[in-house]
Amino acid sequence: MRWEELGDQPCSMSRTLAVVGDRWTLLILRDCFLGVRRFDAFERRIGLTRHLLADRLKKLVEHEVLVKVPYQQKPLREEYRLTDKGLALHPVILSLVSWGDTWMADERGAPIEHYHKGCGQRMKPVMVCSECAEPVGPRDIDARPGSAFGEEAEKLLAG
Amino acid sequence: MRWEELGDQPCSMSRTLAVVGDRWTLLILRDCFLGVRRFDAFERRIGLTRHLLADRLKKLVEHEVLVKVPYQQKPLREEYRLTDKGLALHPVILSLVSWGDTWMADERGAPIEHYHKGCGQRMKPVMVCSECAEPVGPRDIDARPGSAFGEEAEKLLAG
DNA sequence: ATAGTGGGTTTCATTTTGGAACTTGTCAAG
DNA sequence: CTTGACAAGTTCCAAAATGAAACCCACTAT
Repeated sequence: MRWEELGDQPCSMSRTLAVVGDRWTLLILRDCFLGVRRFDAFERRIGLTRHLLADRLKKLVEHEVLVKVPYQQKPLREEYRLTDKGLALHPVILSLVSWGDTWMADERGAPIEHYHKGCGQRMKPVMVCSECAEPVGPRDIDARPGSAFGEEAEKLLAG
Repeated sequence: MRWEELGDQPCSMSRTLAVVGDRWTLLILRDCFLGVRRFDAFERRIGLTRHLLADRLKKLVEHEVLVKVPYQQKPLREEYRLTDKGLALHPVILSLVSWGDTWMADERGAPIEHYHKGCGQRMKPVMVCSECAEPVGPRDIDARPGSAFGEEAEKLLAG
């Protein structure tokens, strides 16, 4: 299967990965959430080639995860900002960072510490159920094919 | 920057992506959480080449995200199972799927619906603060360099 | 004896990346 | 008025990763 075909799969994960399933794309998004907005800032911070950076930013704009907003005329300069669709990726970034903090840290601990502005404490993100607010683990979820997907989705669940 | 250098960065996100930041790897993990364990099952379901599947599984085993467990002798056959480190990736998978459900669905809605076994209701995962249990959004978090990282991490936060 | 299954490895053409230099429009300094 | 710098790319080419298909090995079932 090729990269472009991924987005056509009847699977939300494949469709998401068709947009952000790339190491550079996710690093770009991490920086977006830290407030980075300009081409050369991404380049310096992430250390990827201009070539790929231009390509990834273009794709993110096409998928409406980022928007280009002019910040000066003469010469025209534009910066990249997260859209609502992009902001909604926050849990993805947070869960990736959190896993790294726990499982990939060296003896010095986490490189960056996260404090919750609401309560002021150092926090870790926790996944809970939208309905009952209890934490959800791998065994707590029952996955069923969506009603509008017949055998197409059954296949996705058949081991 | 090359793929292997990613894991040496003083950033939890980079380190996580060095392990799972690959479209195939994440699709393999999605299937692991759905109970898939065997080489040929991954191959059929995901549609990637045996070549890459073997490579990605090997890397996941090296990083202790999966373990090989024999399920028969004569001839020896082994299956791949999530370790605790692997199970801890559940929030990552869940948040990717959830984003796809919301932002990449077609007119038929989500391909797979998730029900919380605890309360029986159809649910979405929500990220909350481990300390005060309030939902956390992009603006609710204050990122500070870890105490053991001096200027190395300051750089990561400087726009 | 032949075919099938599970879990790979090898080979080779095609794509994708990485690295570095080049472009365009504009300002500011000498 | 020439030179340099900055921001945001684009172009070119060699090196690395990927995709497709064939091959291999140890068994089992027909």
